[in-house]
Amino acid sequence: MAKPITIHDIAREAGVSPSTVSRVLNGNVPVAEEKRAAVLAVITKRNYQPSAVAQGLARGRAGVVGVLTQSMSSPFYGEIFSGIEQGLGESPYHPMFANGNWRAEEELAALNLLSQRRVDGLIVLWGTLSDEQLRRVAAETPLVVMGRSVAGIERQCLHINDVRGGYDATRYLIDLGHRRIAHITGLLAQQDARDRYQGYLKALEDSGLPADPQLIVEGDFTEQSGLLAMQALLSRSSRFTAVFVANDQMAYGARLALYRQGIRVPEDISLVGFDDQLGTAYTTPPLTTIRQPVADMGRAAAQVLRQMLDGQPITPRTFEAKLVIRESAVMLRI
Amino acid sequence: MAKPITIHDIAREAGVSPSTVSRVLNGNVPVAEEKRAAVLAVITKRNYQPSAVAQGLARGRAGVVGVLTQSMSSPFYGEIFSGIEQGLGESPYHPMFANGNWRAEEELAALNLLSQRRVDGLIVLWGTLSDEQLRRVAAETPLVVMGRSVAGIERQCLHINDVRGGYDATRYLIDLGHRRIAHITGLLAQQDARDRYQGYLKALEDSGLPADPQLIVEGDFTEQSGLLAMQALLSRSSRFTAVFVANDQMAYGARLALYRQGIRVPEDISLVGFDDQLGTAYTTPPLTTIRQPVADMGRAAAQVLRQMLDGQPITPRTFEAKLVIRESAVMLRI
DNA sequence: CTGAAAGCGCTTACAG
DNA sequence: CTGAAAGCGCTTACAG
Repeated sequence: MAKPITIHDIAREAGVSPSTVSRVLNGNVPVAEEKRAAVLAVITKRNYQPSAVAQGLARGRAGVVGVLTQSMSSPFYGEIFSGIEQGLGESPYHPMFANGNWRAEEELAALNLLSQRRVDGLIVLWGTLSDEQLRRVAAETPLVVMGRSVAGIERQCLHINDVRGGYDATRYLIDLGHRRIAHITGLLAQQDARDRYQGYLKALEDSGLPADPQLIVEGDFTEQSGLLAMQALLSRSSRFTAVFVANDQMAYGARLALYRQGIRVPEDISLVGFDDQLGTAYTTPPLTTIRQPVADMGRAAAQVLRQMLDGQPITPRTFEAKLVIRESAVMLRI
Repeated sequence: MAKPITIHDIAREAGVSPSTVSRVLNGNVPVAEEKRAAVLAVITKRNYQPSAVAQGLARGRAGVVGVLTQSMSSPFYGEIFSGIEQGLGESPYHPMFANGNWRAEEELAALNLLSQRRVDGLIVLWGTLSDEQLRRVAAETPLVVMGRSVAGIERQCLHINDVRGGYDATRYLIDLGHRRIAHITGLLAQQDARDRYQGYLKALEDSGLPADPQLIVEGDFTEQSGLLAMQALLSRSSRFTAVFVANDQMAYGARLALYRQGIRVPEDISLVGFDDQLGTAYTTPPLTTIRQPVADMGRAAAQVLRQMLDGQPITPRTFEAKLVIRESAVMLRI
C-alpha cells in the first residue's frame, strides 16, 4: 500500500512545475515539446495515474453517475445495469449503484449517499419515490427516470406502456380462442402491476368477455408468489384455459405449480408472461411473453443523461412492449 | 442544479469557524454545547450534506471499495453483488463496480479505473488476471479475490472446491445407478471448468467406470451452448442416461434440447447442474445441482476486506459446494 | 473549547 | 509557453 505518486513527484522528477504536468495530462494547453516528452517519460516510468477524486474536486465534476436501483441481484435490473454501462461507454462518467430495495426510507438513504458523493447525474430505476420527490430531485440534478412517467419531467422518463403490454398479452390469448383467461397480477402497490392488470381488463372488455374475480389473484413479482397464485387459482371452482402472468419470474413459479399437478403447458393451459427476462427463451417450454427492452432502455437512459450533462437538447425516446411468441401459449382446442 | 452548500456557508451562518462545523460533523472533538446546537440547526435548516469526495481527499480514504466483476447482468454475479452490499452494510464503504467481461484488457482497464478513483480496497471476482498480476495488486492494495486461489495470498481468497463439487455431482449420479454419464463442461480456458471436469473424471475412475470421450462436450457456460452441447451428445452413437452439466445456465439449455426431442427429464435422462443459481429451484423440473453459496461468499469477501481495512487480523473462511437434491435426477430404471 | 493555517491532489485563471 | 498562486471542500495538527 505504497503512498500513491502525486503530480508533484512527477513535476520534480521531470524538472517542471506541477501546472505543466497537469497541462500535459489534460492536453488542452500547449506545452513545449521537450518538457512534454520529459513529463510523459516520468509518468510512464513511475506508472503515474492522476487521482480521479482530486480531479473531480478541482474540476467540480465527479465523473460519476448515480444509479438508484431496487435490487442488486435480479436479472431484470442486471440487464439494465449492462445497458447503462454500455450507454456510458467511453464517456468520462462511471456508474455508482445504490440500492433502494423498494423501500421508501432505503431509497432516500441511497439518494443521500449518492448526493453526498456529488454525482453529476442520476438515473432512478422504478421505486416508490413520489412524483413530487422526483421532481424535486430533478430540480437539483440532471435526472432520468426509468419505469415510470413523472408529470412535468416526462421528457426525462423512459418507460413502456404497461397498459398496452397487458392488453396485448391478453388479446393474444383471446385471439388464440381462449375465453376463460386468468390473471396473476404483480404487487398492486406498484403502478406497473396496476397498469398491466388494467390492460388485461380492457382486453377482456373489448372482446365482450366478462372479468371473473375468481380468476384474478395478486402476486408480488417473485417466483414463489407465482407458484402460490397458481395453486390458489387451481383450487377455485372457476375453470380457465390460459393465464396472463404479470412478469416472467411469477410465470416460472406458476408453471412449476402446474407441473406438480401434472397439468401440461401449453396443451392444457396456455401461459403468457411479461418482461422477456434473460433466460426466458430457455425455459421449458420457452415462454411466450411481452418483451420490455430494458437493456435498450438502460442504454438510452445513459445517453439521455449524457446529453443533459453536456448541455445538449435531449432527444426523448419511446419504447414499446412487444409480444414475443414462443411456445407456452397455443390455440385453444376443444 | 444549485451550487451545493459548503462547510463555509454553514460556518458563516452559525457564526463559527469551518473547523468547528467540521468538528460537530465528525463528533470526535468536544464542541461547546451552544455552538454545537447552532451549527446543527443551520445544517438541518439548509439540509447540508458534506461532500464525501472532499472528505475522502482530506482524510486520505475514499470510502469506496472497488469490485472487479465479469458481468453486470448475470444472476450469478448479481447474487454476489447483493452479498457484498450486505457485507459492507453500515461500514463507511460503498462498492463501485467495474466490469472486466472475462477479457484481459478490459479487466486491466477496470482495475485502472478503480485505482484512479483511489478505492480503499478491491474485491476481484473470477477473471483472467494471472496469479502474478493479482499478487502485484495485493502488494499495493487490500485485496480479496473470489472464485480462485492465488498462491501467496490464499488467506485473501474465497472459493469453493470445484473438483470436489464436480466429483459430488457425478458421484450422486453413480449412486443413483447411472453408468453412462455424460458431461457438458464449461469453458475449459477457465480453471473452474477444468476443475469440475476433473472431479467428474475422478468420480468415474473411483467407481471403475470408463470415461467415454464421446460423452464429453465443451460448452461456454451459456444456455445456448448447453443446448448445442446436448444436441451434439444426442447425435452421437454413445448412449447415456444422465448428464452432469458444469453450470445451471447450460443445464437450462440442455434441458430445452431434450424437451425438443421429446426426451423426458428425469424419466429418460437425469440432469445435475452446478451453482444453484437464483431461480433454479423453479425450473421444470426443479434442477438438482451443486450449490455454490455465492451470496454468503460475497458477504464474507466484504467482511474480510473490512478486516484488512481496519487493520484487524483476517479470519479466513472456507466454503463448501453442496449437493442440492431436487427433481431432475432419479434412480436409473432398467 | 476554538480559530487560523496547512494540507489532501488536482486545475486553472493570472501574470509574465 | 510556464510558474506561482488561489481554489475545489473538507480535515486536522497547532497554538492559544
